[in-house]
Amino acid sequence: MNKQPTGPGEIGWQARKSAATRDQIISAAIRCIVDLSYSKTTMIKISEKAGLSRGATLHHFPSKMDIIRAAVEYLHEKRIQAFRRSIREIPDGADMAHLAVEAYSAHLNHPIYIALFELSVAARTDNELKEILHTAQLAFDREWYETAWDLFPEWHSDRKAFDLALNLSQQLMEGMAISNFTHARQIDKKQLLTYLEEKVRELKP
Amino acid sequence: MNKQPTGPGEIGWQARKSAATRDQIISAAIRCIVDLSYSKTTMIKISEKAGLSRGATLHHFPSKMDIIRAAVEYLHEKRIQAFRRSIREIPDGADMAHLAVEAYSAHLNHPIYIALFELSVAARTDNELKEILHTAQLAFDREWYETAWDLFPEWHSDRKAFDLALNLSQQLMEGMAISNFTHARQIDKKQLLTYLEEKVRELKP
DNA sequence: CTTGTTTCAAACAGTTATGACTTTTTTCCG
DNA sequence: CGGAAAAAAGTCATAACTGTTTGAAACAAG
Repeated sequence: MNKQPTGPGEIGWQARKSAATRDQIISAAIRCIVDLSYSKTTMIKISEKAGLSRGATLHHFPSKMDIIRAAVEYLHEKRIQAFRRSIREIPDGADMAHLAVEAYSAHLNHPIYIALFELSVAARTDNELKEILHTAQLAFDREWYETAWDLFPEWHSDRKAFDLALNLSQQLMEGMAISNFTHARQIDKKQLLTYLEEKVRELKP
Repeated sequence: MNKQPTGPGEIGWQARKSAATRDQIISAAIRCIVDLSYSKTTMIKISEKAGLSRGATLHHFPSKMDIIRAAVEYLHEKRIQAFRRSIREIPDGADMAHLAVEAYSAHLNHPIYIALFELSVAARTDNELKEILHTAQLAFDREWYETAWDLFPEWHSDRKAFDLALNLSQQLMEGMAISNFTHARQIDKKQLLTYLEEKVRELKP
């Protein structure tokens, strides 16, 4: 990779390569989860996608669960980052309801969400995974709620209405995202989202 | 089981026993899917739950997929039956919105729905399973829509509003059911359901 | 009583995953 | 340049699952 000798005082010795392959492994694991499902994600498949041998992968992560653990951390970090970015980009004075709905809608079709959903479903019947997810999930939920609260100061006069609007949006949109593959019948998403935006505006104090 | 000699004209010779063990196997398979997840459902586990040997199970169903196929058929049949029964029980002149919401809510916490959900998620990355589910799912969705249409004649003047109310209810409630295990934060379900009922009443022509 | 069919049990071969262990290659630094 | 240490590759034992095959009961019918 980088053949320059470690400069004086430089922290990074070439464990940067190690960090880089670690990231490769985590990224490969997430792609496996999205493409193959959690249960079909094996060390072999991860190694193949990462372009490494099994031994190399096992050198960085002693067991499969260690990879999953790292992947969950990575996913939640990225998810919060993406959430913050998407709402920071909303211009002042814009149609907040519409843009916020749009933003969360886009998020729900992103691989990050799909991977986390796949893991959440698998966790229903896997206690070890459930425990790994629980901490990160709790942190995300709190972060999500507080970021939204800060973002919409005009709701501060009515916390109940705020909770209702937030929950309504979240639950409905997640239901819609998931129904993509739990239902054969195609629904009119646009109609539903427009209606949702309307109701959110109505709820605003 | 029944040692009486096959009576004259009687259809059922002791293939009734066969049918009974077939049902046992299907039931055991569904319990496995709910308790262990689709991917951890193996012939061995199914046989154990059914109280049979692997050979016996394999005699009735040549392969695992044949069991799954039968289970999917069984689940959709039961689901439609349960749906029809629950709405037939709604008394005339009652608060339809409330009772219908209540009924679908109950359904979403029933093992039948959990099993189908588990299978639907697994089907995302399993083409064989996807194909098995697709037909039955299509039939259920149509049945569901038409039963609802027949049940609420007062909406017949406005099909658009009907679709909106139906989709809103379905997507929101499914989102809520699923968020039980995808979110750590507990939401106020009662508030959301009450709001939903109110909106459904508003939409009624 | 015997013959053939249906139900169930058990043993077997083939495949695939995991994780421990060993060996080779690469990289760093004196 | 040369040795130490980390990274990567390869090997192995073990375990689990699938589906085939073989064998043994139960039972109806000739």
